[in-house]
Amino acid sequence: MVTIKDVARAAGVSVATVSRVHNDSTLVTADTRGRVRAVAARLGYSPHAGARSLSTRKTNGIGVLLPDLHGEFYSELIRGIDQRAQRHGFHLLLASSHDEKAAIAAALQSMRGRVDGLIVMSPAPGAHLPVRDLTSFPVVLLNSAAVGAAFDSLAIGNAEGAAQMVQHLVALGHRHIAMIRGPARNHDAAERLRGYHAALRAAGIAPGPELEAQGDFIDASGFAAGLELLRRQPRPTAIFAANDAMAIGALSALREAGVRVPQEMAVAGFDDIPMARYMHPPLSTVRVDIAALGERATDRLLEAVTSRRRHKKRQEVLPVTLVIRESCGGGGDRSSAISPVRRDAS
Amino acid sequence: MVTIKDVARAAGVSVATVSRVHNDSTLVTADTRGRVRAVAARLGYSPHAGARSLSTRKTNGIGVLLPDLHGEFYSELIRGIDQRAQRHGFHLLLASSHDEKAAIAAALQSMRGRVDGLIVMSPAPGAHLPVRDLTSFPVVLLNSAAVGAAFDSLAIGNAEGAAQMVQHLVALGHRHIAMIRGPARNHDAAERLRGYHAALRAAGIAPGPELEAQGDFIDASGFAAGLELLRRQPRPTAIFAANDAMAIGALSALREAGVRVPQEMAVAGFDDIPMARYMHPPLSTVRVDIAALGERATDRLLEAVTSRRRHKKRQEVLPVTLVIRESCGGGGDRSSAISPVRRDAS
DNA sequence: CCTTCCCATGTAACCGATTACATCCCCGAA
DNA sequence: TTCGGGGATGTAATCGGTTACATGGGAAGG
Repeated sequence: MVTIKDVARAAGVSVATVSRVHNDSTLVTADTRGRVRAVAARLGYSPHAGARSLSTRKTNGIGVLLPDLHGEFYSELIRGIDQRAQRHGFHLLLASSHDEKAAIAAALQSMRGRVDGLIVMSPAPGAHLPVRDLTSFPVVLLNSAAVGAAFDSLAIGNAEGAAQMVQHLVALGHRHIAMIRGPARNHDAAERLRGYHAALRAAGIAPGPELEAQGDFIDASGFAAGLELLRRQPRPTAIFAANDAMAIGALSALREAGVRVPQEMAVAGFDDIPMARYMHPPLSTVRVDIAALGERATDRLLEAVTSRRRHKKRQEVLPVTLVIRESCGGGGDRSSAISPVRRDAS
Repeated sequence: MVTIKDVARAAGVSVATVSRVHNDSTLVTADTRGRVRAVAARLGYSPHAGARSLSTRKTNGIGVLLPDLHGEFYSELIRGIDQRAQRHGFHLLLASSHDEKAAIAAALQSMRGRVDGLIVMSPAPGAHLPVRDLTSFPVVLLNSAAVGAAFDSLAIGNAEGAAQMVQHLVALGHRHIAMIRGPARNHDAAERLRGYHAALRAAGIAPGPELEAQGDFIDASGFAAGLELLRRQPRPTAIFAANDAMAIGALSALREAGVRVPQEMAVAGFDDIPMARYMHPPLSTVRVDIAALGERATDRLLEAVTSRRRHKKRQEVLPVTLVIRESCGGGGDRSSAISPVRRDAS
């Protein structure tokens, strides 16, 4: 592995000169520059990024800590982050830690000195974060329980979105609106559930366990929950899943059970993953611009990394919008010739 | 930012001792160890991973270079890689480079000295890889054009899988089998197309441009291609999409056009992304265990990283299997109301 | 009581870069 | 001719760790 010293020796200059050439310093003769470049190319030299960042004290890396990697949600999020990071010359360190506090701390550990800042999407409530370890450098929290003004954070309007969807279903005449919940200790899931409860109460309907089924954000659990809800007495007339993957699973379960959607059962999801619009029937959902969430998080983080001192921490909530397609029988529902509402992302 | 020196000073020992404590060396008294641990905890010290890897000459990182980040395929792949890497105490550096040779080289550049090895999934044929830069450390190529024995590589049975699916469609009586192609310069796409051509010829059917539509592996392009193929004369009776995302898009297009699947049009995809089985009708596809592909790639890479000298390069092809669900009207047709139009001819 | 050996600890070189500061050379001004 | 100044280059400290080697003190054996 060829180092800067090898190049220096071969070119008959000092390491400082080689370094200068590589950093486009003006303090080098065109002649020398050319010679060094040639030697470097001949030897196949490329600078050791790790060593470089040790001495410059900046890594040009950002760490991304995710709770999970299942499904299109995360690929969209990562896509948004990566795209923005790359534009600014930063690279990504990715780790998914399944929630155990120790695992998070370990991941953090391995990132210390490798990244300039962190985007953390912790599933668990704020209390579970190893806060101590996080204060040492810029952090943007994603969809995490609010931890006060201590951190920059970005969240989506979970409760609002859920409430809007429930309101919409109520407006369509539904009274028995079931919910497929997300993972127990997940903040997004909790917020969506809260919005669902609030909207029901606002409509004069009492929420209750007989209207809820447990899921874990993965399609298979939506399938199981869909089946389960069909057996409930009285049978719900609408199912609101805490995310699209589960809604899609439920859709599939209903189809197998011979229950027509939306005629016999309305279905709605949350997230608007790209695939939602291609379902049968096209899935009504709450749109979250996932890639944009990632981009925004990255922008905020890079701003914090760059400006350091004069960066002011903010808690921001990204708005969500209802996307009514056919699966809840509301708007665009005339099954044959009419095109579904299609909102083409990017 | 507290360093090893701070801890050493505060604990009244040398840096070497602190280092030993942190590396669980046996050469430290229980007493000293305890004291150092306590001081470290009090100061909130955690070692600088970058500095550490500079002196140990191992980073415990692996780089992942992907062509794109759209869709569930990549989230599954990353999931497999991350899971395996984490188990072995490695972390991930992720970069997606959209194919331009320069971008790939740049990404590689920024990884030099940050990773011990690389998993590269290049969309482009081998010639486009900056081979020179890659030979300096262990690399596993994913689904790339074979570049001889110079690299470890892992591929999936693209051509075989495509051929099998086409055979299956032929066996169901189809003669006009259209294909939605993947991106022009993508290796997987090319191989799948090759398998399709081969199987058609083997069945005595001449392939031709009138049976093919261009796509780019993203669902929206499948939608457009589906519409386009419906206008072809004669109209195909089956559509084979080069991946599931496009098949799902096509499914949606057919539904909008009022074409019944599989009665009037058989549809099949490739990849078996988790969501495929929840489509309506459930999508027949060629199963690739994507997460397993990632895991296998990681295992191979880590073996190369670990054993160094005595590691032997291999080119491996992962088998694929046909998953016949309902969208092509063949076997697994559980929905009673639907009877396949075409009976098995063989 | 004196070696000898071993083990806990310290000192300093090193990993591969960057960069402050020193040095040297060449050119123009006095 | 001499001197000052500035630009090109070199020397060495530094980033935050690891680790080979040196050192010193206590226990065991004679």
